Amino acid sequence: MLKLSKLTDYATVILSHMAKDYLGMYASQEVSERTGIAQPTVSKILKILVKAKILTSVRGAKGGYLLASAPENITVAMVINALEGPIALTECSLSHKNCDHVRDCDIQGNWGVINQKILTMLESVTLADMLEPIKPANEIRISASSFFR
Amino acid sequence: MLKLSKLTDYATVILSHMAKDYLGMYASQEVSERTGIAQPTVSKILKILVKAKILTSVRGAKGGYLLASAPENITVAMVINALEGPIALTECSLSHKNCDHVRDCDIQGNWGVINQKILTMLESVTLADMLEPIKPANEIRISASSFFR
DNA sequence: ATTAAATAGTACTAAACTAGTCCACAATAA
DNA sequence: TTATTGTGGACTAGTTTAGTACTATTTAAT
Repeated sequence: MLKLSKLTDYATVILSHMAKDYLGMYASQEVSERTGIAQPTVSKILKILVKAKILTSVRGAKGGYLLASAPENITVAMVINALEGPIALTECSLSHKNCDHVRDCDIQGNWGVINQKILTMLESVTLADMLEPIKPANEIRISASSFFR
Repeated sequence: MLKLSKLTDYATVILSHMAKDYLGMYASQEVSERTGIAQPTVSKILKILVKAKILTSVRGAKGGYLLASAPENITVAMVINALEGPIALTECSLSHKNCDHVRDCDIQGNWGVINQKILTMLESVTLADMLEPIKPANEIRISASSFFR
């Protein structure tokens, strides 16, 4: 299905909530209430985002989380990378070492090219972009995608 | 990790093998030997590809599998779709119905746009492209991807 | 100092998914 | 008729994911 994990999906929801007032501080409790995502899950995601330096945290009472940089500087690729690790469609895109048993594989390089294109695309979309209402033109292109039922 | 399943990876290896002589017929046994992928696994993948109309099959002795169309007309998107189902990064890209518990989700539409871009890209790469040696220019761009360690 | 509020880190469980295998059945060439 | 090859479905072991729980640490407020 080539899909993102639920946690990554949640992370973008959480971050776009926080990006609305990106200088403000948010407690995990509040984020949970505002997004409808269970508190322990929100907490887990926030911790991961701190470790990835996408958020910074303040401990103690009145503590919370805030964006480590402006929404324009946080890319979708960064978020995916934080929650799922490196973006690599195939093992080969990451390292060319482990192809023991597949003998006539002429195609790893090309997977690498495809992978790189996706990466570039995901790096070009920022949190700020995610907040903007979608363009009508794009909306039309979406519904035109009938190939994948 | 945003990765394809192993089976999808195998499928592209198998198909690119078959694409070298795309009018020829290939028994699963032979494909297994030539690719180094275990026979039952090859067999499973070939069956799936037939169901997706990417291959056609001939039963009985001297039977086998052949490409249902020229390598130029078989896209990477078709192969992924066959093995993993619809390409949809988030649930929302597929259907906007199930977002019950996430209240302030302003971003599904934008996921749809991203998804569509990836889809368009994957639809533009054919089996024929996968067989061609990669361009040196692309090779350089791959190794330049240091962001995702 | 004490308490309450908040994050940090880690471990755990249940459910879902994936890879891989196997077997009984159907079709066809020789 | 027999050997060869695909068809369809079921099954298992292993891995991954989502979600939860618990303890420790930090800090503001009193």
